[in-house]
Amino acid sequence: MYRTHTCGELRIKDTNKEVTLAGWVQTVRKFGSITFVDLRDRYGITQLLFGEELNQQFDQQPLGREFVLQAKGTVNERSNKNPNLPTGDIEIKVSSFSILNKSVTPPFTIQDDTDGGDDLRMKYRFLDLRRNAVKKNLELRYAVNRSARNYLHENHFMDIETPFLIKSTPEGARDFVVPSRMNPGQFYALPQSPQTFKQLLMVSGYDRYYQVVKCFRDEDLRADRQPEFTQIDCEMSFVEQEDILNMFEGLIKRIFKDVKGIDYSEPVERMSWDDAMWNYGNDKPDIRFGMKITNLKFPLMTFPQYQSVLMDSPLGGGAGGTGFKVFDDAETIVAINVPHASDYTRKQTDELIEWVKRPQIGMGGMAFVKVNNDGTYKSSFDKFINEEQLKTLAAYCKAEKGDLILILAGAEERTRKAISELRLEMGERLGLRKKDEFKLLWVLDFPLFEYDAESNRWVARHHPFTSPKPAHIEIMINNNPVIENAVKYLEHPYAGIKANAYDMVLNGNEIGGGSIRIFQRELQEKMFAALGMSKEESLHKFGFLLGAFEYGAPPHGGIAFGFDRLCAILGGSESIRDFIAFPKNNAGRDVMLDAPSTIDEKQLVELQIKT
RNA sequence: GGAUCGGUAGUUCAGUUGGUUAGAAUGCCGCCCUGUCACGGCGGAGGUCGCGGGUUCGAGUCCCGUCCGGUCCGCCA
Repeated sequence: MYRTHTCGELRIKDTNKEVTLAGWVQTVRKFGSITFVDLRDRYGITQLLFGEELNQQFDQQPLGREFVLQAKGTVNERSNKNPNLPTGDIEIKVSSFSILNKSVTPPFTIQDDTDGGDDLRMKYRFLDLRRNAVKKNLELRYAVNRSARNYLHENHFMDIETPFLIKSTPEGARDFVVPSRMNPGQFYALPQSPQTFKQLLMVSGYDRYYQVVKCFRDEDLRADRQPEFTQIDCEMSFVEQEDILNMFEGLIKRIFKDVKGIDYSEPVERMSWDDAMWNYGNDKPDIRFGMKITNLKFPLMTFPQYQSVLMDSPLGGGAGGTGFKVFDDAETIVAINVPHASDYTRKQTDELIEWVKRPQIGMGGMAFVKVNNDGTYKSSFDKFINEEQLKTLAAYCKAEKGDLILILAGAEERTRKAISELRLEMGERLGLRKKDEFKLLWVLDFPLFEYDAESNRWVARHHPFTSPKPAHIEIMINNNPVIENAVKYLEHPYAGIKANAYDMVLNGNEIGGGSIRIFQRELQEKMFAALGMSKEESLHKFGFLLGAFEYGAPPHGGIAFGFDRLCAILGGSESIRDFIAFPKNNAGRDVMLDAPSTIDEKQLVELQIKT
């Protein structure tokens, strides 16, 4: 037997027990004739004490860090206890030991505060995984996994595996493809999600399905995006949107409870996509703090429901020109109030202006109004505006004494995105995005379509199986998808069609999304047509699904959660790599394996990629 | 496809307007030490300054190219 106990379990009550431990040498502290060794395994650290006789053996065979050691001995109470260690009251007085394996000196220290950089840690990921910090992340991941499975199992969801070698359907993300040796010149694709399979399972009557499943997308990466990632993929039959929202906010609340000990008892807030864009400039707003956008000017066709707002705005439809060209020429003018920031210095405002001018934000500049504590106003465009107008503007923005109003003006899409980024940045700077606070949000009623300027056509915003709002089905049936040009797309009837689609947002991150699906063949065909797919094309790509819909497809819908991202947020990290045992770098490389790599000529020939 | 930051000892970093033999900490090796737990003390080894080219009397430092890594934009139904 290699061990009787782990390195994390012995306590003062075990004193005088004869035990055998096995693990890795964390540190060696030598004192002439005695030696202390911290022995580490997955469960903790236990101190070993080597007396005089054993100590001499180290002269022939020195102990190094990360040696694998087996030690037999007696549990003793320590004379000097270490309160920082759960096992700190005891030590093992070693009677015999055996070096099970040696180790070369590791390239970085195996400690919580390692001296290794990211690159090196990834190259030696198997060593990095020995570190507490990484281990804790993987433990959290496992806890989330168990919690989700338990909840879904209790609610009669059934885990059904779906294939990884499937058919390529170049809609949405780029597919990873796999050549087929037995079918020369033909390729499988790895699934971007098990979407069509779970819908087919609904047709088959497995009315509650789930899978914790790998998905693959061949797109450029980010700190929170990997080419292969894991989803908690779910689908239900005989449900309406409301049923899905209830079931899956239950899932997330259960995970909060099990993993973080948080009772998230209040109902999850809900917001339409329109309101999210209007108030936050973003379809995944962080609602841990306010600082909502004030819309001073905007294209009416984007927000037709806010016509009266536009007329009332001091810079909008009803107002004359200010003489300030930046405002007068702008399609959109938006502002946020930064509380208690009116004392910003010139240097600080200049720095913020530089911040919005960075290429990633891409604004030409930024205007601001200081609402001073003494009731006076100071703006960056004073020569175009008088005190009275500033007062009106400040009141319209609901600014209070001591606030700093930041104003961006420009083209609708870019400006709204920029103000959204600026809001998050200011929230960050003011410490309003607290790591230990968790705020959930459902964003509802997404647009069904999105206009793609590059290919000059409509594409599915979520995916082509998403059902339109019942009231909007008529529009799809009665209108031709063809658009004449990029400017007119906003006026096209399709622009206003909303979907039975929903995203779950946690602290400004999309953690899950789904929809009520189309389940009638006719509507699905109409959808494919709207996306510019010919009848032959849609049959070729999705004939199996259209066919299945003719055999009694039940109404159904579902959702998929980004498992890695959820874990990262719960673990308080920006990067999902910390929560994946063997992640890839930002170029999609596994630096440990050095993959991808070239393959043998012989393999290429076999696959008929080369002759 | 684009922007931006970085690459100097095993590791993490410093290195001034271009100027003598490129430093620190930690790790590693050796000696000393019976109560340490970030042990301590003394000593030592360790560098193609990512790579290639250029400017210069002289390049870690400036310029061009390239490779690698981080972050972001585009992209990610």
